[in-house]
Amino acid sequence: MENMDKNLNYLNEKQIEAVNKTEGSLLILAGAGSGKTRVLTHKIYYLLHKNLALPNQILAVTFTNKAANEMKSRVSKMINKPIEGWWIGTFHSVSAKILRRNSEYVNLKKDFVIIDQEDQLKLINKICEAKKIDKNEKSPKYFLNIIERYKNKFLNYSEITNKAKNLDDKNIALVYSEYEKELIRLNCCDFSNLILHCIDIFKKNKNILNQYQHQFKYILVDEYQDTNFSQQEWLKYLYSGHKNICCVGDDDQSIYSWRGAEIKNILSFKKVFENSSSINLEQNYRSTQRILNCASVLIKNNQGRYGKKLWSDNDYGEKIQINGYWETKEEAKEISDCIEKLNRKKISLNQIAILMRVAAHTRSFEERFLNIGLPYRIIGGTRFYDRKEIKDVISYLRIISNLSDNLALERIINVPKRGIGQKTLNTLNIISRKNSSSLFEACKFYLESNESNKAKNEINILISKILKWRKLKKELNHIDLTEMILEDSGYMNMLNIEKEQKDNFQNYDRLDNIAEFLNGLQEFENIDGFLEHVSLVFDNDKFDSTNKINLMTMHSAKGLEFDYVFLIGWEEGVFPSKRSIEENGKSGLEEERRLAYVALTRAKKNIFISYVNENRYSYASHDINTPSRFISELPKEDLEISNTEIFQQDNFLNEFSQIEDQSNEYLTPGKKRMLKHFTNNRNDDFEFNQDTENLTEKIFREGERIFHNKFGYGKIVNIEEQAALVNFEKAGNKMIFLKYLNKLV
DNA sequence: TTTGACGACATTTTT
DNA sequence: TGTCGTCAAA
Repeated sequence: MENMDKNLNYLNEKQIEAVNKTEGSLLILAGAGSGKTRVLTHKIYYLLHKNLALPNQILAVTFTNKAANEMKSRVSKMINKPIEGWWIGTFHSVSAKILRRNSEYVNLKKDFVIIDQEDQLKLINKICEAKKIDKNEKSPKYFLNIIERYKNKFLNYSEITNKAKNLDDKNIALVYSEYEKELIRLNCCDFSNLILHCIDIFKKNKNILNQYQHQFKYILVDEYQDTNFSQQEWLKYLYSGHKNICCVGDDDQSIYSWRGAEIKNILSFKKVFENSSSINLEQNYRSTQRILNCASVLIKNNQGRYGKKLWSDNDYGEKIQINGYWETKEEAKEISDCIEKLNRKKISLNQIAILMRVAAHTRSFEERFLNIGLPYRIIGGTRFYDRKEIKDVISYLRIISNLSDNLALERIINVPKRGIGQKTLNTLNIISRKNSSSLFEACKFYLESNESNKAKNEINILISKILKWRKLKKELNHIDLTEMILEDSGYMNMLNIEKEQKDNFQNYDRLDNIAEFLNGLQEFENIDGFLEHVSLVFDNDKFDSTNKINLMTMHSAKGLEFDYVFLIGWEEGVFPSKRSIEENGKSGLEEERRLAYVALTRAKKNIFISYVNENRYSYASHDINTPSRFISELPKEDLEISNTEIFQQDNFLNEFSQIEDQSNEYLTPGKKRMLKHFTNNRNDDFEFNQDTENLTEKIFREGERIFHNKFGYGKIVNIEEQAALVNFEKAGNKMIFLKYLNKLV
């Protein structure tokens, strides 16, 4: 008890109240940086400490694995024990766990595969083809979006089918129902169905429902504002046993409505869960008062808020900096300079983050950081498991563990190229549909047919190989098996040839990725465990505590905090995103504003906001970007605007036209570069080394130390006519064209 | 029938 | 930057 009290000392009054109230329904409205994770972890600790529950009687759901892991590690520290067999995870991973144990009630086998969006689209694409629905009029993506929307709202296809009146609705209902049937037939499950199937099981089988209701004495939910209607339904079933639930949320941080999140869930909390009360956490421990003030002033422009008032005891802090740049290269350069300055002041790179609206915008920063050798990490972004070569390997593993996995087979049937093209694939699909069998079975039927051609022979070889690997699965360990599949299928060979042919950067890291993949396999006992992990877990950021700058989207920054935060790309159209406003009007804009609120409140000490004149999306466009309206919504007295002439839009436009007719001799370096960018289309890198710029030819010597934009520093081993063999410090030996090498000053 | 090359094209956010 | 469709060659 002493220990507990000591722990509670670190909490404020409201937080203690929130921790102590364990029975009934509690909604905690927790503003940014008000210590909600702290409350949740203390609550778990409190429940255990007071012997109110055993570890497996607490269900804690979050939205990201990051949040779940954070919670686990904090609790584990408090109780001084590792966490095993606990029910702390994302909605999806907890659902998957329940579903694996009871899949037969929804006609899935135990080893069902969880598919991602790419597979979903492929499936819908095939359905459109089979049902002769014109894909040019309405794309598969369109259908998927609508289907997802229905699923998030807990509407199944039979309800849709009955209501469908016009042709469009009927098509949607048809695709939806075919899609669901196909998933079952292929023994697959998409993300939403993890939730929906669970509810289905609860409905169909009272025993199972009772068992879970009995087990989960206390339910804790993080980021409640991000739940959708189906997830709330899921919670209701599990809650109805002991009726103890505690949800933490912040309506101002709801940024996932495009994924079906309903802020309404917060508003209806009192109606849905009995005996409820609510607590507001409004003291912010994270940011300076100035940052809080900016964030509050900004978010006030939204209507329909609960209207919390965040306050803080922290210092008032430095002014927020607003910087305008001419092009993304300049932005990256200036920011990296600024980061180096901070770094010289002994600020750890881990405490610095660059947040962007669009994941792809990391590019200019990556280039720059590689250039000057600043270490960085990308959180989120293109996930490792989303890479083409990784998905290929996974598909090989999927088909051998589940022969009815058509999507996996279709992916690899002609990778590497075996001469089994579109035409043959169509024939196979027709056979499969006619016999209502899997694609794999269809291949066998095809082999029995009278046709004789090259494709048939190749299919024969592939089929027997798959069967062979399947047998070996029992004998070999999973890593050896994967290695042998990669060799035997010719996949490795394909990558090697590719590498030799295109000896440039395009495919330089495919092989590395495969190696990393094999390495990652070691953490798992078998392939099935690994496949589960791959589909559910989103972890680019392993225990990487080394000192690096953090790059990520504003969305993935939620829940994180940094001393210094750079917010880039604050341009109208980029942020707030043009599409978001076009598609959802005012509510779209308000969600963008909430995103800005989230971004601002990530910072502890200071914020640097920047915007760029150059159009980020196209290289040739002369479009002029204007600074984001969100900048003008911030309180002027808290800002330090470095480039006022650009900031005032009238001047901004005038200056630009002067540049275009090239009559102005007052050119700043930034403008010069921009002009150059427009007038000369050589994509040589003119930025790195001004001295070599005028030389028609760069002269290199063997043994010379050089720099390459992608691979970094290296030494020239051997020079040929136009290219050189370079030994890079990080990337090893590469053949590089001389024109891509940069001399060091 | 398959494959590679070429040009046009559009580019949010994620479990 | 990378993907998609089209076209001609193998």
